[in-house]
Amino acid sequence: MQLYKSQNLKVYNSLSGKKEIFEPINEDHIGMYVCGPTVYSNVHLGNCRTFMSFDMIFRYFKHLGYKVRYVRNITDAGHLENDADDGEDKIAKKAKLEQIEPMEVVQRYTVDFHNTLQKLNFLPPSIEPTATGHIIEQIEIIKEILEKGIAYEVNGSVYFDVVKFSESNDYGKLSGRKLEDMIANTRELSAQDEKRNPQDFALWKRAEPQHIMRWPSPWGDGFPGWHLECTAMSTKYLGETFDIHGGGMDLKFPHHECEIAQAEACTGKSPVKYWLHANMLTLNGKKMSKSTGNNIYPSEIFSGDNDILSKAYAPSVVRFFMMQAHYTSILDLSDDALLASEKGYYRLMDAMDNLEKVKIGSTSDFDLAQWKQKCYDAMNDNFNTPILIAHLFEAVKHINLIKEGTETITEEDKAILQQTLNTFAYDVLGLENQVVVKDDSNTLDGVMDLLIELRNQARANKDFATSDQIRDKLTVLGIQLKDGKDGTSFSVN
RNA sequence: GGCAUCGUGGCCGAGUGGCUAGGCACAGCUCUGCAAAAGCUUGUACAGCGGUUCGAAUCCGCUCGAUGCCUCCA
Repeated sequence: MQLYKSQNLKVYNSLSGKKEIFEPINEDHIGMYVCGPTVYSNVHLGNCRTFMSFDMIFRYFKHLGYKVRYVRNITDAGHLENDADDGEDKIAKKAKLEQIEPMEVVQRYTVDFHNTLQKLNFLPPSIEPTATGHIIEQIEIIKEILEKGIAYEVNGSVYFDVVKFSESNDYGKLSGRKLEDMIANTRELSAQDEKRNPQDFALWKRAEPQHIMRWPSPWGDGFPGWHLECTAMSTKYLGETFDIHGGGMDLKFPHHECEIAQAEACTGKSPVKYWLHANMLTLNGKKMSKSTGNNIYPSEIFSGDNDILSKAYAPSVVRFFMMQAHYTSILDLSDDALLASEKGYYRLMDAMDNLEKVKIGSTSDFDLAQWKQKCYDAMNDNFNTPILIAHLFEAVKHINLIKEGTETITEEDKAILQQTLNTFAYDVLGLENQVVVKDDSNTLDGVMDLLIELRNQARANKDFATSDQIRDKLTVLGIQLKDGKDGTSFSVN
């Protein structure tokens, strides 16, 4: 039996503003779409947090036994620089700046994106479609919306008619906006705007002569509007209605609102059952942003090469740090917070290592079944990873007590504990045990065994000068000796 | 200006009507030749002011502060 049949998962649906029992449209299949990155620059850590939240969600769905089709797009057509007439997209702008082909820019940053996610131990999505690979599908959708009379063409551009759409649909239901309010609070617009109403948005934009990313269309050469690709690709791969649509909180309006409008204009149906929004990672209390430069890159975290950092952090430490906060909460990045997470992470990993070596007893001092279910309960409550981690630390405490000989565990329970810890820490949270430098471990272990033996001989002879010298010099080298009841072990930091 | 969200002990961060997560730091103790590691113990925190309630960090109102969206951004 699949696990999901015995677990009662609830998710917070942005559309209803409530936690709802999760029931996929089709029994055991889940269709999940997440708005991916715009590949005109390196992804920063804030981008990674959103994708990591959905990676965790994807992992948990899979663990529960669902068959998941996870689609995460690559936005390589670029979004409009302005909604005004200069109509140059971001990728084209960057390309000209660097005197290279737009697709070269796209390629470079797509590779960077993949490399970064791989370091952070992401699972690849089922499909990773590109916007430029789906121009035809986007044009088809525009035709359909035009036929329905909810869009209009002006000088080779096509705009979605929000006011017309609102006559029969609720534009603003996702972000809690009212069209009247939006109209009342309209900002001053550039005079030459082609739109009938400021709330209208582009489905297709005419390409100016200098615009190098362009495709032919029934309305002339141009490029698709920036909300359309997600509608085209989600519909193509997941159908007109699918289970989960995710993305960053900052995409809620207007991007996701417009996606709903486009899909409803075509099909008359609400495209998504559960809208999930991941919250922002902040730096200095402010949202990370490419345009303002308030950001930090994953490579800087891994190398420690940034003024706010006192040291380098392993990718898994970053992952652990992010998983210690709920995905719907804002999380602020700081060196202190990373330092604290790093310690906790290593403590968890140490305990998981130690569990392998622990002695078997005839009874167990803690209720494994109950503990395991608490872990599931945490995840079932809208993917509450911080609570899950709290439970993981409860297990850490027991492992350490067993190791000390204060508590015991049966062989059967030990297996359950190991399997459960592995499941949640590695499979669901996506952590990796990077604490041990295993590459040279044979040599290192041999050398360390020798040093530990020499030190113990010195201690037996009460030659503490020698024994302390061995220990202290190793400490300086980043190797820590740990004297326990069963002898001395070591860890490399 | 409009619409939202948030403000939790030294720091990070859950919770959201009574049962007061967790991590890190700090202190004491146990262990140790001394340490480290590990364990145990201790912290009665919920921006402020009112209100509802037998009872509020949790609900309501106001004030203050911060942030997000309204314009490309995960």
